[in-house]
Amino acid sequence: MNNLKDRVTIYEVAKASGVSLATVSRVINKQGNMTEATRKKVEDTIAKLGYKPSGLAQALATNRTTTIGVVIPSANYVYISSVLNGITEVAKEKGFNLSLFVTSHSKEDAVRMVEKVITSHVDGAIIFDDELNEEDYKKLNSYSVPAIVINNNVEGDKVGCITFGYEHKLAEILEKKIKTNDDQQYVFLHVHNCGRLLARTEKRFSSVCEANKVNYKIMNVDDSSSRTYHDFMKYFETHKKGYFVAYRDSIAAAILDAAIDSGLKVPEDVEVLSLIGTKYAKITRPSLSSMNVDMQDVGRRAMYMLIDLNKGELSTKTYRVESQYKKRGSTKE
Amino acid sequence: MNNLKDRVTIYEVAKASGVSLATVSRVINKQGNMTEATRKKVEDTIAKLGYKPSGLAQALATNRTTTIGVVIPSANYVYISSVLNGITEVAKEKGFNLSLFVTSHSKEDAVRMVEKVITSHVDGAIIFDDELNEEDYKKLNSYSVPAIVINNNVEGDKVGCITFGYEHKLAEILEKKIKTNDDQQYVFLHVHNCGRLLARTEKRFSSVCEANKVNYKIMNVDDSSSRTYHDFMKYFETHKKGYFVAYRDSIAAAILDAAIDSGLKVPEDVEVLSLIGTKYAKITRPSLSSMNVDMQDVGRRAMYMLIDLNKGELSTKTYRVESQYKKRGSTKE
DNA sequence: TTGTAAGCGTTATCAG
DNA sequence: CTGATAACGCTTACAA
Repeated sequence: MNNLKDRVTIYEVAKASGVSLATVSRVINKQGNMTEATRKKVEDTIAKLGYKPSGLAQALATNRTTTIGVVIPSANYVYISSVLNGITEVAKEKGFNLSLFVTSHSKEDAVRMVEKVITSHVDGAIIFDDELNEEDYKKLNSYSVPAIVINNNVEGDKVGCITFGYEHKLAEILEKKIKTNDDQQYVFLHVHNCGRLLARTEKRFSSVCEANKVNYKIMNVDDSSSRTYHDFMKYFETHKKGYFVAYRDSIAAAILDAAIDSGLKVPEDVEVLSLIGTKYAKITRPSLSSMNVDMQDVGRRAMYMLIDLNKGELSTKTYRVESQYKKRGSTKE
Repeated sequence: MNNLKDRVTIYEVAKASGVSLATVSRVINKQGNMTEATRKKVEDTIAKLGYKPSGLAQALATNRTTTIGVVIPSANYVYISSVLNGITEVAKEKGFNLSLFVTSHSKEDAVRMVEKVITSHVDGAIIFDDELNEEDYKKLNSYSVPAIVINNNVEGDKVGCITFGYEHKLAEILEKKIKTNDDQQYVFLHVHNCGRLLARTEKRFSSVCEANKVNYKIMNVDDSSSRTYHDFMKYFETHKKGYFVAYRDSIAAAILDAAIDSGLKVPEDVEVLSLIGTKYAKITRPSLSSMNVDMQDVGRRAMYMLIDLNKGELSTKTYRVESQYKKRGSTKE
């Protein structure tokens, strides 16, 4: 792996153009005044030698990496990719590099990734992970790495956050639905180990159902659409109706398709609501009613907040995004 | 942004535990022999002071970053996220960090990102981008950064690649279809600026159609499913059939849905084939026939190849993945 | 087993 | 306008 042996250094550039290190450094940083002649001379030899400054050495000397650490549970979900995409957009615009740390939904990994973020010397971190708790963020802080936490309500000296409001909207939708006196069975699809967002929403679901004394249940499903599809093909052999709340499109779609493929009518018999809607909510028939948060915008905003935080200019450290309900074909209301 | 001022250094650890820098270094690298006593002493003060080695300084001293640079066109497509996910999986397993560089489908950006990869001092790069050409990879090589290129057939001293075979399979499918003598109009959906993969496939599509003298055309569509849906709702007012080849699921789904919402029968009147199938091909009704490559596996394999390449143990530098045709409900054959 | 000191490739502070 | 030279935080021969 010793593949950097023959890197051209600033020293060689200096020698080749007959100036000192310092001068070359000034040229590549476009700072200080110098003769047009020497600048030209240096720039030419830089081009000739194909010199590229070592980001490592620069970072060490300046104590600044212009790198942001991004912690996510996985790259494999559309809503997470959207956040990531928003982050990359602003990062590019503002000239930051990105270091990616994936926790695979495991607490142990998450903690290890936080350690890595610290040793990575990043200028800041954006953390979109459900496993970490306040203590972990504080730790980041104690190593002076400013952070924006997505989907967890924490604030600190150098910690800001962006939270989503799904619960409130869900309660609203449910209550409206319940008021129709439609004799439905309300079902929340529980996915094991899928984080706080889902847990919070589930809790709210239960409390609304209980408060209104309606028939409800929590069902465990696998976090795989094809598995869920098969499970529900079986389920619909004996159950002919239900109002199902699923946490993302592909799970919701699996139920929708299973219902239809079992000869049930959607939304007349079976209704399905997708919690975290993406563009894929629109491609099913009927299309999926869903709750929407513009995740790409969340990513963008996280970056902007982080930059402000670093400058000490972040006045409001908590930003809350309320989800929008998009009623489509999979629900009556 | 000077947020690393008060970082605890190895020097402070050394002083606090009454040993030299070298000893502390040995402890954190678990190398060399030493008294159990001194090791314990050092480890204790490391814990007490909350010392974390600076990855930067380590990298500079060892000339090794244990970081892999990943270049992708965007984080916003499912098939790209899948590759990314495969990469992260192996990276974690093998202890590599990831630096992410997004080119936004622009040649200019792509070149800039390659520069960044070089200055980043990464131990290797995985490049999944359609804009770059052989010359750009050579450049990476000349800076001694080994690379695995996805979706472009290049080989070099320290360059390996993984290529996909869509064209061949598509030709096979088309020819089989054409042999049925079904009087279809064959339509390839051209998306502007969507890279070599699509261009190659389109070319093959045309040549097969021409060779068999069938009625075909290339249509421009927008790389947005809702836009495409609207365009095709209009299109199907005057066109009542067609065999459509779209390059990814959401575009294919848009056409499928537009056909159905226009009262046409799929696959009787309209047939749709999705080139780069993902799990979302299964959620439409009818489900989308698609060509599949396990993108996550491609990501994993790229990492393994890169690791081997670095060790000089990569015997076969080109790996080709043939796509599988999954016939589902959106096509007759 | 442990310490000393010379790098790693930059930046930045001084003088000149 | 330019050149020495001391950091930056760590690794690693080489000595002791």
